[in-house]
Amino acid sequence: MATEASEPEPTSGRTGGRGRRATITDVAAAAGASRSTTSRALSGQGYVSPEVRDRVQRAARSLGYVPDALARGLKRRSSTSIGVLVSDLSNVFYAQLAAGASRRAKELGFTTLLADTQVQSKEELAAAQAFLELRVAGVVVTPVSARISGWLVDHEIPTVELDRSFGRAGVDSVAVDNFRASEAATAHLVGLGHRRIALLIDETDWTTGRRRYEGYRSALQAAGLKPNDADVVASGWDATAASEATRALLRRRRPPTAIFAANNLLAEGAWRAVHEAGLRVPRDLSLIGFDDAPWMTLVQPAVSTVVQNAIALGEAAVSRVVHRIGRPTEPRQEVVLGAELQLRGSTARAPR
Amino acid sequence: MATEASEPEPTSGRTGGRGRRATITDVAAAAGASRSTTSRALSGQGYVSPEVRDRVQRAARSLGYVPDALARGLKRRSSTSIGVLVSDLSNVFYAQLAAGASRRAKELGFTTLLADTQVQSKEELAAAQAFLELRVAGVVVTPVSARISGWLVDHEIPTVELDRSFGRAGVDSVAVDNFRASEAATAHLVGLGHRRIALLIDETDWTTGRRRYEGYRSALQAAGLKPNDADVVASGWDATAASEATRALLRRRRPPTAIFAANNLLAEGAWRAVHEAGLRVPRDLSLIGFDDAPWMTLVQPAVSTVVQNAIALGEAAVSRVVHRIGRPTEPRQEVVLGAELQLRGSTARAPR
DNA sequence: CTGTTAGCGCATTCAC
DNA sequence: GTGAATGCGCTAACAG
Repeated sequence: MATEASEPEPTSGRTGGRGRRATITDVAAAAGASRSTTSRALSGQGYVSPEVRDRVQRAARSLGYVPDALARGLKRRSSTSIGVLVSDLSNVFYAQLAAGASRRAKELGFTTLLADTQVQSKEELAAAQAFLELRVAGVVVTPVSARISGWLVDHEIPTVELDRSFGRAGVDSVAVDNFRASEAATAHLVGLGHRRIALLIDETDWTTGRRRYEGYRSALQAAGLKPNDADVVASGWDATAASEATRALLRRRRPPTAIFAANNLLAEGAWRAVHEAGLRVPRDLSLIGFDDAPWMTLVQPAVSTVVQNAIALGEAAVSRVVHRIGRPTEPRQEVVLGAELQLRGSTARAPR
Repeated sequence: MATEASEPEPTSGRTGGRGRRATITDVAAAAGASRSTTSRALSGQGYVSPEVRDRVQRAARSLGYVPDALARGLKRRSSTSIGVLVSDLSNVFYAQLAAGASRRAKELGFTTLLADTQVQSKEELAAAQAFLELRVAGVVVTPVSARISGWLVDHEIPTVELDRSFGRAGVDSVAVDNFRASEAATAHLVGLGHRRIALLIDETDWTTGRRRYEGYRSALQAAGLKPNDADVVASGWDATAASEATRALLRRRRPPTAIFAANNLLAEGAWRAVHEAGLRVPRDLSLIGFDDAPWMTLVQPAVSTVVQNAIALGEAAVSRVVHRIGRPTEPRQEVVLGAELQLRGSTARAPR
């Protein structure tokens, strides 16, 4: 009975005798101390003699005591969990964001609540509400609705927008410089002599999509070319739709000589369509993507793309939101990470 | 003042006046009702007159009241969140599991707590502990340590093992039939005349890895071939290591004519090495994988593989754990989903 | 149908 | 150094 296991012994129904979990009161009784002393001994906050501390800890261990974070949070009026709202876990990019966020949260001593909003603003709001009810310490969100972050901030939840940013006051953001990255990708194509460059993009109205669109236009204009909106196809976050759009592009009388697919799913769709059409990349058509994904270096030729470090983005967002906690009035801060144009084999000089 | 906004008004410091959030007491006061009546009106549990209900709801809305799930859980001694522990969110397969789990949890009215254990048993235990402290209603885990599920069950947390199963009493499991799937993949290769078939696998000692290994052996034996453990390479969950292992395989005096890579990362590593070596698939070498991933249908030829529906697996796991809640004594149940051998172009008759 | 009372598990004054 | 008392926000008896 004197031995100390390194974990709560699992054998008997010790966790409170069928159904009831051990509470701090049980521990106190077992250790022959008061609840408050026990609390101090366990949390390390406040004075307690070494012997008592020892007795208490042993008792806790042998009872399989696990503190109740809900009760603690209720009492302390503080929380140690962070809500992370991502658009689509099935997409590598978002999965990596979540992985980075989760990792950093753990490093900082927080637990991650994750929700996949399936790119639906309704789901997004529902998840945010659930987080708020759970009294998370902060939220990281890749917003699909413009209103979500404001809603959170109005409820005094420290919030950071990740990947997309609607720029509301009080809401920090973490993203790459989409304008410049997009501009660089387009400029690369222009430099290779391409004149008809199609842009495949999810949408062109808000934040990230908007900036990539503007970067594209800027690069064209800088080269004295006239941007033509007929070359811009907004096909959402869907590889299948992107394939369809690409096929339509290729059927044109004067098809583009290069395609810039502004996210990984669109690049995937474009790649499939281009191959089905029997075109050779980059001889017949140049392709450049956005985001990195395993397949981009597995196919032949490898796909040139704008690489953003999704893990680092997720980490930065959590760091930022944790920094924000308790500093509600600090001015909005935009964290901009680098994105790198990674040239591989899928771009070449324009034909003819 | 009579209008009802469809959301809590964001404009003023209504959420409790700088710092203090509105509580049910505030709502009660504003509505001129008692706390219990207010509680009933808000939760829909118990009797309350329509007019009072209305008044309360209006008051709640205008105060931006959001119930505190922690306090409610404390009182009700129940929780509405589910913990999901996955090995590696960066891996499509696990990301899909998480996506499916998250989706189903939401459908069933639960919030998902997600943790990425980074395939480390230490992280896994820490995350499980955090979940327990948060008093989750149940846990879904892709266990890396054999002890984790037992630990959870000993703490009376309904638990289901996903993808891997250590088969402990009281722990349900959800997975595909790895033995049969692996056997089928290997048999396919054997049927094509291959005699030297290498198995690239994470490990061969436990559960999933073990069964895939056994399925492989079984198929060889059924064909009268003698399994040779020199053809079995355990290289963990790491594409780079798999590449290295594949290179070593190919350098042999009598290299294999086919490789069965028993998970998506290993298949990726093998593919890279095979291509670097200048080999043509499937003419020089047949390759078959496990798990599906976007790249497998993007490369040329597409990679034949055992497809498991990861989303469905995640969904099933959550359904199962929810079913378990409140039924601690029900016998252990194994849920086995189908896995399908998807033949694409990466396998062909053995050379010579 | 509504209000009063009590207590979930914990941390924190404040005496002793 | 330790313990008794109090209350976080909420819901569930139980009376009225």
